[in-house]
Amino acid sequence: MSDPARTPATAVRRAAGTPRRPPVRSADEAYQELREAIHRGELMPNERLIEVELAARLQVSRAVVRTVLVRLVQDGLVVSTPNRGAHVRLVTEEEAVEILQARAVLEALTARQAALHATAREITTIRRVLDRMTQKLEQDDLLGYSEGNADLHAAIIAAARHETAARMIAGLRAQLVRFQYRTILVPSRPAQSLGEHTAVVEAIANRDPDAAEAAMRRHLGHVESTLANTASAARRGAGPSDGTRTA
Amino acid sequence: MSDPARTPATAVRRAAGTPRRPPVRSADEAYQELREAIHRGELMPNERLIEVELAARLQVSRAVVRTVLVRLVQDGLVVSTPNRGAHVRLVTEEEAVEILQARAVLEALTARQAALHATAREITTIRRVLDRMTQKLEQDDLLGYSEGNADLHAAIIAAARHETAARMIAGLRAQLVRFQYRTILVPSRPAQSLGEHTAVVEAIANRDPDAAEAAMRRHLGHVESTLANTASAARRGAGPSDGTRTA
DNA sequence: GTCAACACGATTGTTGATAATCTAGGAGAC
DNA sequence: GTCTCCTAGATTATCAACAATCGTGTTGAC
Repeated sequence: MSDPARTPATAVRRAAGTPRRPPVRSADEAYQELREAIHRGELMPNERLIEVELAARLQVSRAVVRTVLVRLVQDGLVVSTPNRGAHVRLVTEEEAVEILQARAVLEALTARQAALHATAREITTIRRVLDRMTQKLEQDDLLGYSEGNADLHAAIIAAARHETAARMIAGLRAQLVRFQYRTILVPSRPAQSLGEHTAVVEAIANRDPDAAEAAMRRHLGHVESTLANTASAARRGAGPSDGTRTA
Repeated sequence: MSDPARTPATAVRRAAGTPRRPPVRSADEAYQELREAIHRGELMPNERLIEVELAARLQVSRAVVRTVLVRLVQDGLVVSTPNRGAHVRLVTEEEAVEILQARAVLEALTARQAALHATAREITTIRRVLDRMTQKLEQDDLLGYSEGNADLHAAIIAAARHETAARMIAGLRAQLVRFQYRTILVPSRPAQSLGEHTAVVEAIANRDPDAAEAAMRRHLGHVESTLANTASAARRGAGPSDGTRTA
């Protein structure tokens, strides 16, 4: 049944405990990898995704690439036309606004649920994250502030215990990573943003779901209008701004 | 490679514009078919989905089945554990409530957008659907009322011109078809429902986005509490109610 | 009698090859 | 010179076979 002295590919079997990079990538790893490659901008929008190239790049079979592409299509990061292959989806500014609007109502829902269901421990965590954001802002550490921003939203979502909303928000965020660093660069934004976040946290701590929801919607509504402004400004000015990466 | 004498490839003539249906089932058709099979309840929750069986049933290859399953997993209708296969996802009552909550805020967003962007023609259409629902209710035609209900929500979503929200709502609705006919069976529900719908339509016609959003949230909030009540009641009473199909 | 190790059957994951389809480039007619 | 038809290359979609993995039933020891 088994001829062990064949197929040199099997020589690189599982190295279970060793933390070295895996010689052959799994399907799920390939998915993560390609997803992050799109986020990093290594694959430009409207660029064709040729299956054999991706297979060589990710060191997996073409069937795996195909599976990964299906998942990315369902995520909205890739579009696929029959018999003509897949390409990276270009998220227009109008679409970014739509995504942000959808995110706003869903995150407002999580803020409401957090106000209803958060434990005392979770509220403490949320407060701590907010304090850290305040410090970062006083130090003019915009990058640190941005990270704290993401942490705060994540902490609120965790406290909400709303799997459905959490999953959808994650999917939406994945679609507009390219835009997420624009708003923070607007000079007056961070200070305003901190006030909005503080209102959300206070409402959650006070167990006031209506106020928490309203505060979160106000916050993301401001992000939306800021994005719309910078987008229309960027349209008049220079081209696409890929230089606003995080590192 | 090819013999230049006579190539049967010339028999292939392009039928560019004609949308002919292929005699063998394509991947996309198989996806639709399996999806509807789950909705019809032919595949029970927690039932294992064995690839070869599905391949035989849908008359496609196993590779196609695999692609279809990936899409269904991403849709949230199927869960897949590595090396252990896929099975139909069981949507618990708590999850149904979550889904309805998410749908509520998203549909409220579409109601708001519809109030902002709907054309006069679209408002006329929406009004007509509402009138038809009123008639159906006077005739005690609950099934017709339910269909009108779906039509009304669809018309509002179309008028909103919000692709992102529309896509997400469609995904959410697909996950709880099994629950959607429960609420209409509660005696006092339809009359109350009609009033809620009327409020939504009036707000849209009046170009009042805040009122439209609030009315839609009120409506779906009531659906949610009704569902929660019938769910807890059903838990005490009989088992799962699959007999409430649309026929 | 109970528990653990083992082997078998069933099912999934992967690979390579084959057929169907689309895009691009060139030959020929007008 | 330009347009149309056709051929060739490239790419996707599908299929059938192979390898790896998991669950289950059985055997054996204590």
